[in-house]
Amino acid sequence: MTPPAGRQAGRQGGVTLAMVARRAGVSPQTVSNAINAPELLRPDTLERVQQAIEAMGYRPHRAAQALRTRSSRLIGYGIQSVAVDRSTPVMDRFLHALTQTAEEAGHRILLFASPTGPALLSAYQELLDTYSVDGFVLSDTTRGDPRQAWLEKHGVPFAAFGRMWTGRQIGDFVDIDGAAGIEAAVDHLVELGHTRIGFLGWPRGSGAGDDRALGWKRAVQRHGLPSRGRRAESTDEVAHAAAAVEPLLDAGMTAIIAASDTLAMGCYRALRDRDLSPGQDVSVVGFDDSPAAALVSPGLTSIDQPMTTVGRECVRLLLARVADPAREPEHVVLAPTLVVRESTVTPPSDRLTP
Amino acid sequence: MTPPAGRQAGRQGGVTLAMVARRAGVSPQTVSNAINAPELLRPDTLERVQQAIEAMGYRPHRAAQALRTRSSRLIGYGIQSVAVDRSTPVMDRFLHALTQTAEEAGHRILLFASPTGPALLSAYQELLDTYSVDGFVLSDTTRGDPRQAWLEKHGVPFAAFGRMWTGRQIGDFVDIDGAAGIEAAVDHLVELGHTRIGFLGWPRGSGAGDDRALGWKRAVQRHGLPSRGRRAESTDEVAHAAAAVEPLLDAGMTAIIAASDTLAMGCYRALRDRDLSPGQDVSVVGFDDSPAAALVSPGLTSIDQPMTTVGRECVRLLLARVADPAREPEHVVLAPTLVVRESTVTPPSDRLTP
DNA sequence: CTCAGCCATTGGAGCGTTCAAATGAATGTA
DNA sequence: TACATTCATTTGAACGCTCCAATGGCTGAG
Repeated sequence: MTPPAGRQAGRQGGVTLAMVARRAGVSPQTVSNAINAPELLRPDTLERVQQAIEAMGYRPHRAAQALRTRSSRLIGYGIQSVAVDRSTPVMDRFLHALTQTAEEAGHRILLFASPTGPALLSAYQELLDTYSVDGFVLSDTTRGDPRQAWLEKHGVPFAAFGRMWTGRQIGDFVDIDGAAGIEAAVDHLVELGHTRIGFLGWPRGSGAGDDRALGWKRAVQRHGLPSRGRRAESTDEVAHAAAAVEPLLDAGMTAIIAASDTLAMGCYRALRDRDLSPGQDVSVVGFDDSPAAALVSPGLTSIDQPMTTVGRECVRLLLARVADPAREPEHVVLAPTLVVRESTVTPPSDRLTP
Repeated sequence: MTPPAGRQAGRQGGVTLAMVARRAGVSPQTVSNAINAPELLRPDTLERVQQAIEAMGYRPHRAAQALRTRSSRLIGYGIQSVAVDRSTPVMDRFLHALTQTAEEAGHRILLFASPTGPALLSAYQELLDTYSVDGFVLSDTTRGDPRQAWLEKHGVPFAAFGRMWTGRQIGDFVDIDGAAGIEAAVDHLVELGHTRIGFLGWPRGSGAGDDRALGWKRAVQRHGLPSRGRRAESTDEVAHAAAAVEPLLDAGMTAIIAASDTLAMGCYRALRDRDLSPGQDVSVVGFDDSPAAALVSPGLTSIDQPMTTVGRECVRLLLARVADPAREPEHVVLAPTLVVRESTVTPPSDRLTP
């Protein structure tokens, strides 16, 4: 395994197809075929060409390929301009999976700052025009997000992380079954002996948030537990959450399921303000399994979203569509898993007194 | 402000230089000049060409430009293959700043999975060969990191986030004055009345970690406070940190400064295990100002690294070097800022009893 | 022995841009 | 009037690759 000889790593350098062809004693086109359609070559020719490629450390020049084929093997991904802190803590895992998977398929991720407002779509337009990206991965999709419709209308392949919560589905998407995650949390709490389980969610209107609330409602009803008036709402800030959870605590809930880890931290705060201990006095469950969940004490039981799988699937769906624009849209819904830590225990009343 | 007419957003489409030229009644080269060297054109011609460009929604095709000029206006950034959780929580701000700043300068960020081990450098090589990236931004630099030397040797522009802690500096870098941040934390604690301030750091050997420890030592000595034997070490895990901080608590420290927020969370845990309250009984300071710092209760006083500025500066340094490969290396060291929350208060002994 | 049919390989053109050099018009100078 | 000088613009080629159509050698059928 010696490093390719005759290869200058420097800025200009450039072993071209033609150079390899000369060395292998074939035409440039044959070298091209050796790479893109090896089955066309006679075995011995293929062998000879491959050796020349190896020996010279040849690598096709993407710009030239892109110019000719109009495909850059680039996948565009727009990161939010203003940090929407909602699910940020786990997005790096997503981005990493995107990069990794794309790479394994010979593609790369091109980042751009996804603007807000009217400039949004023109940013996608620009990437198509200038970099001829093969497609896009969307995330942080919102209700009434204009991107899917625009991309479909223009025949641009894309895969979204997040289903459309309104109207018909457009295109391929990967999403997480938030409702199922919350249901699993309710089951876990019921198993521990809880019968008064409250839910602290986001204000109505966000697709994912409403889905999580629905999961809670379904599960408590399935267990024959009270659900009316046991739901609080708060934006994603600790202080607001702490205030919003008050009525639930007043109502004697022994466990709170929050729609995010941030909201769960609000529960922690509210409990401490009442001189109660999270876990010990009232069980708490979060959502996201962000790094903070493992850090706090008591460790926060939380619902882990399989972000790595989500990223991988997004790339898979996207590349499948690039390969076959006419294929049926594919929807992947993944189940999250409950990560149990110290914040969920048997309710005080069930415990044996020492 | 009507949208450009005659422009098909679709996949194939493509207003070319030649089309614009025909419409404006000039040669393609003149259109090229209108964009790249407008001072060469007569004002009236320039005006005419610009109108044609605008009207047709023309955008230069990067692949063609790259083929001709050998510059893709792409900046490579390798994200860690295995998540090094050390500073991950704040890296998204860095990446965002990178993207934003690059974009303002007409460049884009190309992601790749930075491998570990021997394959590391060949990944950089590949990006040069195939995508002809203009340069790289490095992060998570380690002691004896081979990348800087390799890139310099091959004349590839780069800017690193993190100085080299060993041997001579190679190339441009941006870094954070960790020692100064810790010193500010010590000053803050002294001002509150603390005299026994311990330090919980990482094992010796990491450049940034040792720098932070040095800042603590310098500051406590400057204030004439004891420093011997008041330093604990731990890898970046909560459980380890909780164990490592024990001797400091046994020694009667009234405040602990940790080299990371994760370590600080370990302090929280150790304190709670002793039925003590963070802040109330022992003040705690973290480093990073990760999202978790604001979430926990009591809120963790932490040292905020100006990641947005770091990212912006990295791009600035890189592009300056691309423009002038011969310029003197530039080093930017930024001061972090202390974000005071509820975890740092006057020590118990100084407080008036109710 | 000829020729259709097949296979592996080659030649030529062109993707959209910019570089280097050439053109032609307008101006200034002898 | 002739000729050098400047300026604005054009011409032709080339970057590295792949598409498309064409070539020539070989096989087997008539």
